[in-house]
Amino acid sequence: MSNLINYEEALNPSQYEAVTSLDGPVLVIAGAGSGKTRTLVYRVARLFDEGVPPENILLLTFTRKAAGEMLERAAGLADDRCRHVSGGTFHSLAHQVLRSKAELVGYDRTFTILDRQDMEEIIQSVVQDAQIEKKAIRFPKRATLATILSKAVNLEVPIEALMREEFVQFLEYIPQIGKIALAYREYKKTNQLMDYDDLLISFRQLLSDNEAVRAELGERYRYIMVDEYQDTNGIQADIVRWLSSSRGNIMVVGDDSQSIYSFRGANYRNMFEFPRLFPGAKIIKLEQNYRSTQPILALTNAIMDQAVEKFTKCLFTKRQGGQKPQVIDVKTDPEQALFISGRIRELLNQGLSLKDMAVLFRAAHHSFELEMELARQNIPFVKFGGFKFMESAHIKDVLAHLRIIVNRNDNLSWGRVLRLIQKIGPRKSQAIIDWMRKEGRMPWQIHEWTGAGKNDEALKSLSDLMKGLSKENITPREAVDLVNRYYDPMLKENFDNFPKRQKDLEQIASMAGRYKKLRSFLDDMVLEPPTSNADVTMDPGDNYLTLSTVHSSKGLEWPVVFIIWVMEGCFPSAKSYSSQADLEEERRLLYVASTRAKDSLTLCYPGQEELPMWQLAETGYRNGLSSFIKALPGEVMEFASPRSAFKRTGYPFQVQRETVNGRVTASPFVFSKNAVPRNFDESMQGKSSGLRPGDRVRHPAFGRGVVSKFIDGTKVEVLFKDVGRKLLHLEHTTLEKM
DNA sequence: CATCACGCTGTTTTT
DNA sequence: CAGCGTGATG
Repeated sequence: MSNLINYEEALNPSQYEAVTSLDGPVLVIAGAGSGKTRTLVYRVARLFDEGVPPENILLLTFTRKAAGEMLERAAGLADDRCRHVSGGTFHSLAHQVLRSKAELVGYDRTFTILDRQDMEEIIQSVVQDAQIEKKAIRFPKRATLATILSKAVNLEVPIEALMREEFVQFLEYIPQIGKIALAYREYKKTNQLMDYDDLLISFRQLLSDNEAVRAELGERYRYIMVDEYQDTNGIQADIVRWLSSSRGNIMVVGDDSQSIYSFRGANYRNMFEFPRLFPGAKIIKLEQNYRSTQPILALTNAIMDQAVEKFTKCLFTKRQGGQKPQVIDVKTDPEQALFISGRIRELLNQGLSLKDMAVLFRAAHHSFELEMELARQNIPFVKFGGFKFMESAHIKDVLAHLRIIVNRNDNLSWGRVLRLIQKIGPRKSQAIIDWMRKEGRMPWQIHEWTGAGKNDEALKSLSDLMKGLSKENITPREAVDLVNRYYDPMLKENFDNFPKRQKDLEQIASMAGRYKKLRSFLDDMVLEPPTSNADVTMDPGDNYLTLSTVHSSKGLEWPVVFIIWVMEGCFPSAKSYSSQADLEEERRLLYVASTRAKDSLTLCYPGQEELPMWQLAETGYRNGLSSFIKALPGEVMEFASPRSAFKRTGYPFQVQRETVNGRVTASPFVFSKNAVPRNFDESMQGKSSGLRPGDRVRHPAFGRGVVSKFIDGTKVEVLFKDVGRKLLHLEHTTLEKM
């Protein structure tokens, strides 16, 4: 085999050491932009060069996208066969193994995987069935219950201990929640269901209880690499230990400064436990940064300098020069949207491309106002994070029909499917499900049910659908098409914006076309769903701006990065940020966001918009950058107000609004084909702003105004006194009725 | 029994 | 605003 790669030339000394340390345990502490991915890619290539068959290499990554991209690069570097390296997330590996060995942990191989929504639905039904005494009104919502149960599992602590730590407001319900947890576990067991946590727990149990399985996997995965190790939790760390127990060739790579998943039990201390658990581990630090200019690194280093608990070092770079990062105190959301979109236009005029820019933020809704402004200005963008395509109602509806075929006892899906039918609600659907189970009927016999208020025609056509779907050798594509045809009338009945949703369903059909087996299609839709609308609607050549939550931005980089930073000072209750640990995580989050930037970094601080108006009124306007931004030394960044920033660039935002749109007449709901901001169709559908012409309103940026025209339930035109012109606006989050 | 209007509450990130 | 519970209506 020809060895064409000159490793020493391609890598710096630390990287080279990591790439060539093939045997035994290795811990790589890799700062942001230090060529971590490059190192892993070259290590795969190196192993390959040394004659290790790709199937014997396992690459565990934290996000599903990362693995594929890495293997792609390794293939380009060494050999196409690198694509055969086993790679994926902990969950996907667990799933893959359990599909063939589930009976060893007391499950059937046909188990169904639950996503978060499914989990919450089951919890809700459990709460109802168990006649839990809710006493006061403040019983936790199903989402909170799910969080409590899941976190207790992931942190491996009893529910009571977790609640004393983090959910003090619900302490009085400890007995009830314990009961719910038990019933939930019971329900999953009897219905052959596994949630995300069960996948990990069962996989670990399989490994710990089963010498033969351990041996088999140990033989199969002789070299194991784990990326983003700082984001693993205790269970995942155990899995790593068991997997590598026979050969001991394990490399973990991580950066404690980038640990931002504590909410799901991640513990960056895992990294520093590693040498203890794997005696003789070699420790390698990658500190040279190849991504950002020195002024940007000065900022990121300064952020981490403040951290109370830190283990890694200072990043350095040879990329001198470049501008200082800017901190813009934008005061309000609308002002911020105008500032960022204006800056983007300016950069476009300078010859940059939209692909070179990204806007990052902590929570999906922090970009809403910006998304509307981008849509008005016809700037195409794609958003990563937040809203999940797969979780929209119409998609779950269609998939539910298919899940029944794969698992006839999937009561959750049965319920969803039946409730779609007119005159069938919770009670009747449950009655039908009970009857089916008791009588042992097949899905296509559903029309034989004879209960009160029976809808003959609807049940017959459902039964026909089930008959069609049960056909031997039906392809996933055919199955989706069949369901789509059946579902179409309901889609039109239930959703005003059905044309868009029809397109979504066509996308689902074409995605199904890439699978041979219905079950693997459905599993992937839960475990590896598309990350954003880009994955389903964009052409690879399209040029668009990236919007992303910080969490979804890991491992990516852009020449120009804007950060929307809504700070803890904005929360009046601020319970969540009261603890040192939470503040530390916020710091690491800002660090991750900042280190995505290569050349230009702009931090925007929208002061007050985080608060609903009624809360603003109670608490008053809270301005000021959060404590840890304030504490950064002045020499690492430049402060500016949006007004002065615009003045310097000759782009005052008032004029822009006038010249670009004159009177803003474009509806915020008319989006370019690529830009489909999340939730607008969902949240606006059938709702009304309640505003009528003549109503007085207040807008945070534009002051007081009067509604001049009613457009529809969600859109009104407003005449603002101070601004002196009309503006189209919507929703109570920005318009306060006076 | 299904559906609808109304009122209340309120952190967020993902496999 | 959304999601949820409640009480009224069909």
